[in-house]
Amino acid sequence: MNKVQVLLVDDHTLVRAGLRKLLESIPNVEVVGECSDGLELLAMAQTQTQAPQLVLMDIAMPGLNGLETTARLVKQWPGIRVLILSMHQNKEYVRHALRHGAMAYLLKDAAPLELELALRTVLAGGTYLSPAVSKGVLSDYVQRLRSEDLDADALTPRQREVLQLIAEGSSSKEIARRLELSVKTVETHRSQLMKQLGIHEVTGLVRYAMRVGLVSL
Amino acid sequence: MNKVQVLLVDDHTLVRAGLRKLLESIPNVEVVGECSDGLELLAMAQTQTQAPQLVLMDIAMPGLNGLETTARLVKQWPGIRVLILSMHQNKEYVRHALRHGAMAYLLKDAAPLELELALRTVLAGGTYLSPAVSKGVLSDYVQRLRSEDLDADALTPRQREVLQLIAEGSSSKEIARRLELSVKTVETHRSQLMKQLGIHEVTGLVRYAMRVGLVSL
DNA sequence: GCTGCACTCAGGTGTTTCCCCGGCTGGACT
DNA sequence: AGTCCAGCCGGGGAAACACCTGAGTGCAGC
Repeated sequence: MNKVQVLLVDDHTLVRAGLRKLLESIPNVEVVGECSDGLELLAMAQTQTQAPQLVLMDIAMPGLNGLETTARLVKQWPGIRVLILSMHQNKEYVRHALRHGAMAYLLKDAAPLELELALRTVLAGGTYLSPAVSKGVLSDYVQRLRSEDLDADALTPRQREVLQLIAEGSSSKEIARRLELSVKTVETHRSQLMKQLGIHEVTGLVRYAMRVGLVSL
Repeated sequence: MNKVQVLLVDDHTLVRAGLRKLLESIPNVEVVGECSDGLELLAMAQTQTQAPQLVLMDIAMPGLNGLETTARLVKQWPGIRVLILSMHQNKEYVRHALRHGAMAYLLKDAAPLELELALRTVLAGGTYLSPAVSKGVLSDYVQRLRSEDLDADALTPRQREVLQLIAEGSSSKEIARRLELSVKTVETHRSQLMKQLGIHEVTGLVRYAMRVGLVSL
């Protein structure tokens, strides 16, 4: 029965010690090493032959922070799972972490049981976000949907139709062909849209169309 | 002690009856009426003087479906909370429901306890999504973040810089001024970007920039 | 019947993109 | 020393766009 090998990265010795205790209290988990910052971890990664399955990493660290470290680490050890530990619910942090290959984002004030849950989820190939974090993501999503058609129905059906095609990348000529209209008509709608919305570049139209949900990423 | 007044909208009599039983088993909840479709509900809304606090509404209904009904209902009774009941996890449905003013989206195969939880959440002013649904939303979000910078770092720093300004709505001339470059240089970067990314309209560039997180909504 | 509005179309003008061609630098890697 | 590539700049031309004025249709509401 193989234990899960975990590496601990945090700049505070006491915190590391505490986390180690916590991890070791979970069955089938073995802490195989500790690092006090990102550079130390990367240096170790170069010499070490066998990678741990999982790295538990703090974000705030002197030298190389947890996010950058994660990005570099997953390039060296592609199979590795990184679990980010952070004090902040800051969405930007979460984004960066996920984009750079982290599989979990855990808040430091999470319940101890959450650590085990996150660990198991990640090992099973999943992604874990602390409830407070995912709640933020969700409410963001919901909120954006809500703020939408307040102004979205300021547009006429035809305008929405044209706007959508514009945002999807069609030229006026193409739109005219698809809607069986004169190019001039399409241009009129275009101008009308810009005037009404107070937006004077196509790019702005695209962003607007996305906000109101006319087109998706 | 006032009870929470709930209105039930579903086209299947038996389902309505079942839901009524379920709701009535929750303390402080009172079912004050039933409708078998959206039109009936809206008609009732016109005559009725006092609105219930909460409407539990099926999506699939003959005549006017639950989503359309919700949209119209919240216009008539602005303060009302609508809890959508649906068989589908379809993201589009969820979007529509939320955008049209629903405060909860509950799957029909949810646990009975979830109904009560959703109800309380909504009454407290919150939004409730069935776990399966919110999980979908979340994984979508995460997935999108992940797919990002795989190709995002295919661009040079200068290209990212120019792309960002383009996506934010600047013309080549403006970009040239802000980066202290010749207009021609900016145009070169522009073309280069389009060629490399295989995107041939500004709108596509904007969407791309959003996907990779260069600009936000 | 009149008004308002969405929708349609046109002519014209100046600006901006898009795409082709070319050349020149400096740093990095081999 | 040679090569690659990011970055810089220019000319020129076809297409698309932005902004303007003006105008005709049809439908809904007062």
